[in-house]
Amino acid sequence: MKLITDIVTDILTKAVIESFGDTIDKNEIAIQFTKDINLGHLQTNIALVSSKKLLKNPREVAQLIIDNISTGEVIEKLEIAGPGFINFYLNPKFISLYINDFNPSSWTYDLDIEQGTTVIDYSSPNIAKRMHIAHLRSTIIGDSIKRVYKFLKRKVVADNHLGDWGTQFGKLIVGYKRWLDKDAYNENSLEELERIYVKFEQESANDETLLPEARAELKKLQDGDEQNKALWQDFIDTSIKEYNKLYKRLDVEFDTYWGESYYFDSMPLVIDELISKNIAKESQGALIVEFDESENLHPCLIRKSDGATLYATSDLACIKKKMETYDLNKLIYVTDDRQSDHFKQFFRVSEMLDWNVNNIHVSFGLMKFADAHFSSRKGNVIRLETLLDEAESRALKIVEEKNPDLSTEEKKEIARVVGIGAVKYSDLSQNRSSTFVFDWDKNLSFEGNTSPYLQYVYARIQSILRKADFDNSIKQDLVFSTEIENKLVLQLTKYHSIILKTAETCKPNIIADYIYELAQMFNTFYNAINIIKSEGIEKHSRLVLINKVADTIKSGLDLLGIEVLDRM
RNA sequence: GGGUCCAUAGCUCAGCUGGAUAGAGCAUCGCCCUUCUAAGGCGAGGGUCAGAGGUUCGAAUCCUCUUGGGCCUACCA
Repeated sequence: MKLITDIVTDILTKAVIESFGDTIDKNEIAIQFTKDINLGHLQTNIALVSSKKLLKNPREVAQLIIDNISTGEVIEKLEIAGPGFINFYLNPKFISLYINDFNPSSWTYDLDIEQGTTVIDYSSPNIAKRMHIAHLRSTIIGDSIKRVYKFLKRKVVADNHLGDWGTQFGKLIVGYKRWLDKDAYNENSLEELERIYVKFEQESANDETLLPEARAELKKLQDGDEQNKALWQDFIDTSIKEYNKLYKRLDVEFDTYWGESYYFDSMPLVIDELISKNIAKESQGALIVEFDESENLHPCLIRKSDGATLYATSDLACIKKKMETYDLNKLIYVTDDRQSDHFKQFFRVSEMLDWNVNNIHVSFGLMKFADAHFSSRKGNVIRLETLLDEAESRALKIVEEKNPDLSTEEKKEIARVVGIGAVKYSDLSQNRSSTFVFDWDKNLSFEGNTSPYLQYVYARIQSILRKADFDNSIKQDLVFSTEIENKLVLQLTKYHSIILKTAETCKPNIIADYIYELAQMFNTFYNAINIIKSEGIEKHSRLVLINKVADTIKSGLDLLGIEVLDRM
């Protein structure tokens, strides 16, 4: 099976070679979908790009290429347009066959076979803190990338790189020993741990002895002190238990929960390697790696002057461990963009060590309120659980308005799917590099460009298919006569290219944009033409078409981690 | 100071590896449920793509500078 763009590119390439031999670089030959169906299905600008080299005007070049393309099975007609674009109109017969065979949810192309394993590191909350809405981005962007990779049949491992080895443990242990309320801890351990952490931050502002004390407790922990280690393990166990409740609601799953501590044993090995390869050196008592001035990077701190290790050390150890564990090709880290420099630093160090791995930082803009940043220290955070509860309860209210006759059970299920979907979609539909301004009404909206809109289209189509007694197994030629149907068809043919592009860029909003456009087109179609009242081949074609539209919406939403409903 | 990301409609944002007339949602105004689910559709108004240069047949997109923001700036992660 081949992508439509590849089929047409092959035809074009052959014609270009016949016309101009190897004067034109094959890599320059590209096909793209047109913006407007009145300009054909696909277009190329090859004549414009190469006219200078050929010393001919672009329209003349286009004509020479067209002369070597025979119309028929695939191409119905060709046109030269504007300054020298070549527009391709696909043969309706070819489209009919293509749509009949089109299965959005399966990837049957033998291109893009990435060798080796990709590990995606995402979510990665800090132990002993409840997750708040800022954790949402990493969690669902990472999950979506994982789904896209799986779709493309790549080997992928989802890793939750828990923050279980930072300075917060020094602070927590101090807080635990000084201020812990045992009853509160038994009742709601994470909430109590959060309380003593916040208390530590407040107290240490006035008490200068607290911070050194926390550092000392951390050191004791890192040196294997029994009591501190037991406390630490307890913090981790309770935390993971709580996180898993939220992951389940979000339908997010991990293959491994390798926190920073998992790499503890590898860290000295990394340090040895850095020293023996003369990459790291001592500076002011610490061990650092310096970079060339042109890199515009600060030195990477490997070991502190007190001997303790740092973030970069554990991240390097993490790469090492993963190279040992997997046939590793790529590591994807999904974190906010404040950490960009840190990633550049240890990626560079990994290169200096000649480690053969493709490190990618998938960064995203911070989530904030219109007028303030979130900060657990300030205490102005919205907990993830609160957000999900609110989403479901708002959705339930609307289901009760729109569909009072459904059973309580079904209404609850619809509210769950719609509510969680709305939360995820409002995030994933935005380009991840933008700062995300959180607003209750905007993020929990159920109208316009939202997941409920898409789910609604899906449910509408299911309703039509039920009423029309659509039989999916009947195969006959399809005929699409109206412009809107042809737009829908063209949109469907783009789907698998869109997924490939999403994988290349790690930008789930590309899929979101695409399905939204598809859904909009369907609604236009739906309002203009009564499908059930159509007849004969026209009716069958339309039912096949909307069935494929529904499957595509379902598949696309699935890649965003969003469910669909047969009724809502 | 250095680095980095950003600036698109009243608001929130797509579009950015250069392509034809810059899009959507919200908000505002008008219309469409005796018709397959109105969480919908159709239409209207709304733009110096921050500004100035440059590259190009072609620039919101690439380069340079300016202005205004966010973030980072070795012993946190």
